[in-house]
Amino acid sequence: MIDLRTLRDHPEQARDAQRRRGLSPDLIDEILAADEARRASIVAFERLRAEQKSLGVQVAQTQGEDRAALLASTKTLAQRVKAADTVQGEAEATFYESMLQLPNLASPEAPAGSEDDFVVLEHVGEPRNFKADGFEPLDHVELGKRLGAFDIERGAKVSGARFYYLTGVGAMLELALVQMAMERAQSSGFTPMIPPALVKPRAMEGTGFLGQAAADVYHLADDDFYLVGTSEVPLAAYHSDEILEMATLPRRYAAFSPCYRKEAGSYGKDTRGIFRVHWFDKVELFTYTTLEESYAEHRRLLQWEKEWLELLELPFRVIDVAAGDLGLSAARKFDCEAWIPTQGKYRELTSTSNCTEFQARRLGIRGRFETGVRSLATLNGTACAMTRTIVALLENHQQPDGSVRVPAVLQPYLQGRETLVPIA
RNA sequence: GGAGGUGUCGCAUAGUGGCCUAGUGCGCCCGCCUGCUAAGCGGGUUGAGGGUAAUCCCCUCUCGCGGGUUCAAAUCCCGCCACCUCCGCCA
Repeated sequence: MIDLRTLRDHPEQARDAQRRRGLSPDLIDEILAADEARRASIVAFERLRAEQKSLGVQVAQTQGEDRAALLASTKTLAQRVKAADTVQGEAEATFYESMLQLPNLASPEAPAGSEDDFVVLEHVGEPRNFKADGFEPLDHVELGKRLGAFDIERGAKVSGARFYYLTGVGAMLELALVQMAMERAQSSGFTPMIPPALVKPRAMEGTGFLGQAAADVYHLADDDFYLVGTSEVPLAAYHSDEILEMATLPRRYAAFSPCYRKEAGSYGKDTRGIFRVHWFDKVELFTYTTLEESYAEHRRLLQWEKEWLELLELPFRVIDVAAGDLGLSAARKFDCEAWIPTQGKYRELTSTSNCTEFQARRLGIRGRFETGVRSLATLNGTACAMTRTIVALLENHQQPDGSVRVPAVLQPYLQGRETLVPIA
């Protein structure tokens, strides 16, 4: 949710932000009208309620016939109060509903346009030249098969398309990545967390995943639980309806959790292997801070992610995601895309968003400062998404004999192994 | 899943239909007093929203949440949620 004051005072700015996302600016005017109606209904209700209260005091202090007369007049007043209350409730609901539809104001610095209008900020590392190395790279599916790292056929048998088992060295590789990411996050000041992956509607709504992204979300209708697509959800909701003391900011968390995504609308895309799946595990970084600090924090999260990919010795590029591809809650987003040799493309491995005050407003996350209580800002960033990282590691570090080199930093987490070798 | 109990201001408690604009104690903040500290004295201390451009002022809402009864609800009724105790089940 964005700041109402900003919306009232600078509607043109909000309309522009909508256009930059490729959305209609009409919603802004709809919201402003709903806000007018809401405030009028509040004034009407409060006036009647004050009248009712003072009459009530008189009733309590009066006896006999006078009291009976007062009761009669106050009775009709009660009906008017009730009617005004209903009107107000409806006006608030209409207003809130329209507010919920409005995405965060895209940062003026975010490139305008849709998915393809991103701006490449930099390249780190060079895509490997397999010709020079004298062999054709195998894709991760073939490599995984030879290493016994995962089992896609049985994943499909048991759970369906886009499911898999990590097996043997694949399972160990995930645990190694989790352990390494968590340790690194902790030493960078993030508190390790293992949050619930099933959440109530409030958490999902508050983080902005029930808007345009709702089609991608698994819902347990019997119990009204949602399966989270990222631990950003339980981490953001962690401090919902809380007021955090200024001295305790920023608060940084790193969570390991499974992620569930329907991947609706991606039929036929990335169907091979474990690149795009309905479930994967991820370590996610999350920060609560002030709006003023959020911009610097966003850069810090990006820096953390870049260093992570460098430690894994993966070539990648950093993109500044276009306004139309930000999702509901982000004002700005940077993705790190690793080079995938057999696809000949850079593909998203990490993503970091500054949600400014958008999620915090919806979830009632505030801070107490000298100047009073106000909304905080929330940011999130991928520390390590397991399946995609495994894909990138296998493909980039493969050797002619089908073995895979383990980056030095990861070796201590894999019993010191320097290479992963094909099973017999 | 079943039975019972509890839910009031940061904490502890009072309040069982209207003088509740929720009292008191502790803690905390400001001031006074005071060699220093403590004590003592005085004042303040939930959050949201509206009137307003406003940190002043006024008003409304807020006693776990949502409904209902009533002229009037912290208080009575219903539903839900959380926590505690016990039973069942389970990793």
